[in-house]
Amino acid sequence: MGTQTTTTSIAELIADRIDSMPAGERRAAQTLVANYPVIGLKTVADFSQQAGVSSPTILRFVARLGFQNYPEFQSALQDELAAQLQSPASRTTTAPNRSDAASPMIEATLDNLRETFRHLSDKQLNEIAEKMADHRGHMFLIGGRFTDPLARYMAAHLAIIRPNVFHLVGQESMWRDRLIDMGKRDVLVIFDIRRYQDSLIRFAEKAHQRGVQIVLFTDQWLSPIARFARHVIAGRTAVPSPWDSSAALFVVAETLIGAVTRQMEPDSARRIREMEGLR
Amino acid sequence: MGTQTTTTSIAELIADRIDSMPAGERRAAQTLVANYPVIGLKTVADFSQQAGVSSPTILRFVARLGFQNYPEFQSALQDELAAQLQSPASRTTTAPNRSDAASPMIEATLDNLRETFRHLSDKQLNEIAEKMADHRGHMFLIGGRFTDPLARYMAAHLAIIRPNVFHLVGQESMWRDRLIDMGKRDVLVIFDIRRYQDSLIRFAEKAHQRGVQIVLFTDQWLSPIARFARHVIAGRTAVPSPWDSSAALFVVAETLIGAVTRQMEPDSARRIREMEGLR
DNA sequence: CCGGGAGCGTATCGTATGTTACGTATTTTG
DNA sequence: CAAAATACGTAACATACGATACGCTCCCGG
Repeated sequence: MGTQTTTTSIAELIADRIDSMPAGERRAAQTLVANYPVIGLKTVADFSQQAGVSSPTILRFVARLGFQNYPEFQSALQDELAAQLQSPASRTTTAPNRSDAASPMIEATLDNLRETFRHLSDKQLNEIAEKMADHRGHMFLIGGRFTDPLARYMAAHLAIIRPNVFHLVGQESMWRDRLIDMGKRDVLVIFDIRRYQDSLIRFAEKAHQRGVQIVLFTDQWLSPIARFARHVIAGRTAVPSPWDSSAALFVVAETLIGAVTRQMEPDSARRIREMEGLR
Repeated sequence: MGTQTTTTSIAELIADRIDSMPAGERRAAQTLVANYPVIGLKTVADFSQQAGVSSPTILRFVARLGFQNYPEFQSALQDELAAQLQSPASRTTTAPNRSDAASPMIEATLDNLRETFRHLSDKQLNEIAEKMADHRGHMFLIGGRFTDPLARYMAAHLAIIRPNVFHLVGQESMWRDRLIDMGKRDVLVIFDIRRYQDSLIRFAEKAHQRGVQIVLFTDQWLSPIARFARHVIAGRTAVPSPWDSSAALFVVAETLIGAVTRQMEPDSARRIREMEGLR
């Protein structure tokens, strides 16, 4: 998490030192800021050609910026880029200048939501919804220490519109015994964000071996369970808080609940009415 | 610049073909989409390690996408990135919506979040957080049919940073028996959105009579429990779906979790460390 | 139960890439 | 104006990177 510190960006670093640079290196610097940062991600040869200088000049340039070698310089650029792409700078906010802690939190959450859905194609969502709507097989849901409530939330809704939905609770040994009932037609929905739980990984592996289709809700670093998953949903979790946020995954879950419900019309409507009658 | 990239972005290309991919390459695809595009700019070794597959699998993956070799793939990513960074307007990306419902859903959720927080003063949040941080009394959490997972989620976090946090589960008669332990110093957090549950209302009233401080999470039409509540949080729930959305309440819950944690520093930090030691 | 094929990883290879040494050009300074 | 120091490019070098050949494993069909 600490990576976002006041470590001056490379662009600033260049602005600081560009005056004390010799002519060739200055041209390199100008070329870099003009095509920031893509040109710096290419090879030294490309960079040097674009700047109209020689390769060693490029290397001396990055050395002057304080990097040991060219790959280290590139890694720094990539990290910076990654950080930048993750929080697409919500600058439109009308009057966010309140001096408290709620605003950054909500802003970050909004960014997380946007970013999560940006990486999630409608096609993928529909496919997952389709699989979840297929009630020939059983459907199991489970989550980790903090994410199990999400599994529970999803199960509470899906259990209403389709049969054979089970939320796995209790001890690890309890779920494992349910494995005996799982097979190729079944779907297992797992919520697992870091720190990833060994128990879930073991369980996912065993389920996978039995041919169960796994849908994984995880964070952007991907739980090891992604290895066994048929579908992976990667949500952004970073917020200015000691805890990770599951809000993005929650919203994806709600979206899927809605999609599955719609896909099962008019079956689901009839089922709901029938259920009302049983009260 | 002869190589104007293929008109379709690489992300779309992946979405198209991910289904016809073998397991290993699919993992590569998922990893790339989750960390798009930075991981693709690193070396094959880095990429393969992050995805948990071998280098040749990565190369087969990029070959399947239609690239002759890895550098060509990287160049395409770089070009795409350059184009994207130059025209910040075209950030909306990828989702040319068909009759599909994902986009309206996420848009509505974003609106709900903004509206909810617009009507929620920082002062109010801070007061609630303060009350929740006061661990002289006990803290009880409970929710309705669909919202109880939210209570559970909140309890899972708060129970870590302060003592005496209890999530009320099971049958109505079970909670009622806990009333005997509740008094003026205690806090009861209730989640109740329509259709409001009679059992919760009855419970809230009895708790109120005993002087318990009630914090209510409800929808914009306000559960009858608001009558007994010391603090009321009204979240927007309307979305284009057969179900109501609890996302806004979820985010408020996360915000409060963060605020309470911050307010209890350094106590909470010490408590967490201590807890780690017990594992 | 037994072939056949596809998928994947290990190990090896060739090469593109970053690096460095050195000589020439250019600027600086006494 | 001369001499030295700094800057820069050319060319040779070494390494790390991407590419490929090969064999094992797993899954499917006969």
